[in-house]
Amino acid sequence: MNITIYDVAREANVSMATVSRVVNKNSNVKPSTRKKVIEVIDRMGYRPNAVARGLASKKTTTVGAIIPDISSIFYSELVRGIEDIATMYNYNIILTNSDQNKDKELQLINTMLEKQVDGILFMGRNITPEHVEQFSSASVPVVLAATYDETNELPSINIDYEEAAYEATKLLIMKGHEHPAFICGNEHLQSNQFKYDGYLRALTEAGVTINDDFAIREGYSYNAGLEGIKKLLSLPVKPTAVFTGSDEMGVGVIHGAQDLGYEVPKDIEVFGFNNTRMSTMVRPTLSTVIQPMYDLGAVAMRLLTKYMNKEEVTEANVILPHRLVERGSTK
Amino acid sequence: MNITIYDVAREANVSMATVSRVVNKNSNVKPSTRKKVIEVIDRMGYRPNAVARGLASKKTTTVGAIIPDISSIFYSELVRGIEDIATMYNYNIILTNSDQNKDKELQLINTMLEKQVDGILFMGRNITPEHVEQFSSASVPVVLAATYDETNELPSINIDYEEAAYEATKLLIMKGHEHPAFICGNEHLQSNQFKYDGYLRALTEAGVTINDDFAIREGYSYNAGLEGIKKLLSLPVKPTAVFTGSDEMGVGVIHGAQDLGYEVPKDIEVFGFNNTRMSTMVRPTLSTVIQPMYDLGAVAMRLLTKYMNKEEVTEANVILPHRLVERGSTK
DNA sequence: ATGAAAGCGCTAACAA
DNA sequence: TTGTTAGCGCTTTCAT
Repeated sequence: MNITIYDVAREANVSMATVSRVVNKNSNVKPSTRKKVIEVIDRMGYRPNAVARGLASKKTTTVGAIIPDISSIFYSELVRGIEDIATMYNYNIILTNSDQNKDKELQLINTMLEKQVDGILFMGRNITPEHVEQFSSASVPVVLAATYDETNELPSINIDYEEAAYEATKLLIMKGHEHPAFICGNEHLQSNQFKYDGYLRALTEAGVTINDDFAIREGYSYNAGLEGIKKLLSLPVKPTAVFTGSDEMGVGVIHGAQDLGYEVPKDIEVFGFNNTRMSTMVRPTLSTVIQPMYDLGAVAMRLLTKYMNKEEVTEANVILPHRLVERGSTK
Repeated sequence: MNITIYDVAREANVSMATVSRVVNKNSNVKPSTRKKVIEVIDRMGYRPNAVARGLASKKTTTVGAIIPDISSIFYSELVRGIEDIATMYNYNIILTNSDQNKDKELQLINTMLEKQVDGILFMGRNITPEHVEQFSSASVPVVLAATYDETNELPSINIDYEEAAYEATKLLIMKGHEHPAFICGNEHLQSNQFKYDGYLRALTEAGVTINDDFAIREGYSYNAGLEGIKKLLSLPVKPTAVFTGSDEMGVGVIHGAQDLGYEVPKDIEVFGFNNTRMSTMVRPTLSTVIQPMYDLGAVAMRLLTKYMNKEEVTEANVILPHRLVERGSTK
């Protein structure tokens, strides 16, 4: 049997209420009794039972994080941001992978709620009314990170993907490429759609006639980049620059082009997205859009603490800044 | 106020014990009452409170995972293995980062225990008697993954690092390199020490006189590889092959050599470790030791479930197989 | 400053 | 098959 608060109380000749007070650093305890109680706690090796505490106080100091896939370089960095801030505010994280599966997401939200988390951090492809309904079946605060909310009802942290893609494409155009190509996942992920929108806006603004063959909208991995560029370079009219939706695809494009005997950036310039560590671990190094992944997580967690403490929140939908870095894959 | 088991019982005209039975799929319930109760549960949207359940049953169906750093490609893959098996057995994971800091590790174990986890998965540099003491201050099972236990008391999942390093080095020697070089983190991480031991064994077995300049034993990142190879190639006698302790360092070595005008594998052959996704995302692709990261996590979690269910365990210290893959960075 | 006592929502004997 | 009841270990009024 474990030591309980009751054992400590008996041993210290005080009531359990007093022990509870010293454990919770309540100031209404005479210094001498506090000292005595602490001494007994240390001696007996008393460890408060957080479950009992949670039941009595209705606070568990744990928050649920639902993410698509922790093994992705993007989300693991983001989760690190979440974790660090959570630790800072004394929360623990229950982490679950959804694989972007809606049913799984809905079910995970339910599990989190059963476990009485104090708040939920959600990352996924996009929020539907069903998600919102599931969230509101309990009254815990929810914050979205890097996730699009078509219902526009939930607090969120994002960057402006459309604008970032616009800027990257425009940069390529200004470097003299009349019609950069585009390789990115499809519109099922809202951020991909935003990227495509930004890409199109830059093209349109430059008065270019859109060539649909130049937009490859499927896949998301290194291989998608590898194959995408091969497809593009087998076209009768070949692109001279490619903007990709992720660094991984960007690296794939660089290698795919090199495998075909092209030189980067001489024959073809490449621009990535995210600024993952990988972007500097390739030759030439990859120019890319800096997306502050760690900060996305950290700010989301910070925002969640505000809601959990019922602090006032001035801005519920935060857009974090992005910026472009030019490296070896562009001239 | 939330719906409780009591509300459901009243509404369904049964006792809370009966509701508890249907929720827990106890078979001692007449089908008709079961049906009635389920109907009420659905109608009222009853959601069992896992915290109360945990207090009463002394089981939380959550396990704690302590890892060095979730943003590392190695651990995030491993955690994915843990997560998948945990989900399969209906457990949730509380994830925390220790940054290999011993005090933090000890404190995290304590937090996990306070939260009454049913088991702990620990990953770290190495286990000391203090760790063991902290673990045994409660009676929850612990399993180590990819972690060395000098006390040799805890169940663990590992691969044979010494043997793997031996094989990789030997392969390089057999390819005609008299004295391959070695770049790897230092002995503070036990697996690094094992790698070094294996490297030395292959060298010794081949009757080579050890050249200490050829073993760089610091750092762990891409940059360490980059700088390590530059140092090696500035030596009066230069190595013609390098074995590194991680793929990231291996890729760094490839790029560092290329930056200096050397060709891989013509002038210098490179062998990595881990078989992370990165090893195929470089030109030439990296030959490496396949370490089954996902499996390390999955098997560790599976083993933990056995301990938690008090099933019999035949082998508490599991060594998973490794193997070498040759790719473009070796001839 | 301290204590008594009533829950928190559930499980698990034990009875019936 | 079902119900009664006593906790699980703690927080939190309310008294004192």
